[in-house]
Amino acid sequence: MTTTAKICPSGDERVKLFGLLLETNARLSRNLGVTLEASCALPLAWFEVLLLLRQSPEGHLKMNQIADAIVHTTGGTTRLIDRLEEAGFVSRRQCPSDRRAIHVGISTLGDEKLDQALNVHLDYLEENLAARLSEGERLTLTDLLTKLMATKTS
Amino acid sequence: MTTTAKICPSGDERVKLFGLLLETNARLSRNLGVTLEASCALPLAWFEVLLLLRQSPEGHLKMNQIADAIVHTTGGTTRLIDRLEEAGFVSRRQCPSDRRAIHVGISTLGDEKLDQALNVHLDYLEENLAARLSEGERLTLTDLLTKLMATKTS
DNA sequence: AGACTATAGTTGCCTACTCAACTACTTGTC
DNA sequence: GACAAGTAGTTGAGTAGGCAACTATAGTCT
Repeated sequence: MTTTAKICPSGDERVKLFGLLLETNARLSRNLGVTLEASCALPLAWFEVLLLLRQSPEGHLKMNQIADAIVHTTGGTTRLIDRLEEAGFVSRRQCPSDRRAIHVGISTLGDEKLDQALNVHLDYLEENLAARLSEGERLTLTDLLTKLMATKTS
Repeated sequence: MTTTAKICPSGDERVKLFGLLLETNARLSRNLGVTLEASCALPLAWFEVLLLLRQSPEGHLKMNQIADAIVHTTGGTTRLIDRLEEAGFVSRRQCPSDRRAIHVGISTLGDEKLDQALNVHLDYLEENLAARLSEGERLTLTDLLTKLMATKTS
């Protein structure tokens, strides 16, 4: 009762898991993106950058750190930061110790925007994450994803 | 020793989990995309569609089903299928019961390409998924993600 | 010091997407 | 059976991001 050999791999448990991972993420980001856009006029990518900057211990990051964290190329990141800077949410400053590098810091305006967006985001998470996964499950998920990311080669 | 109030939400466990989810996925897709592109000259989006078509019970799907599954707009999907069709991997046919609808089916060429890509994908999964997560962990992860996607509102 | 390699960031060109407006068909209502 | 409302897919215009080539600075080796 085997369907032809080539059918098998597409039904593989790991293939399915991977597909699920892709889909989950696509839906979550799309949804959050739409929500943020609608309520704060803030593109998801902007939100990611602002959040990242706030979380950074020194309050600023270099272009390549941002690029890596949001998984964009440095070229794409340059343009993204251009737009954020033009909107007044971040600012570029020369890095004192390396003249090639640039420090991107969040501005007061960006800070306010982020607060606003975080409120929306928290509501969103409450509705879409906390409502579906218990705290234990969330911890497990965090753990599993962390393992998946190990070595960042993934 | 609280830093100002506004710092808190950005450190929220759920915010972090969400960020991790975004990042994990971005890295995984980017990596697989590069791998597939390099070894099969097959863009990730094309792979997704081909896989989807093979997994579909009737061997074909309507445009809007594809759009939904890969989380694109119907506009974007039209163009994506245009390219796949031009490459000879899929074909459009009139749906007999609804003259607005179109059935997209995989071609022989597409089938072969998919086999080739699946080999690469399986190696990739072996290296990046199976090596990091035990079977039990993979099952748990599948379970959690499924819960997250429940109702598809997520 | 001088030369070679590596790294940080920007830019031009291109592709793939979104959004909104459109056409064509279907379904429901009277 | 005709008209309104909804649904499937396509198209034009706009945008964000990738790639590869470039500039400028840093580090390394002799």
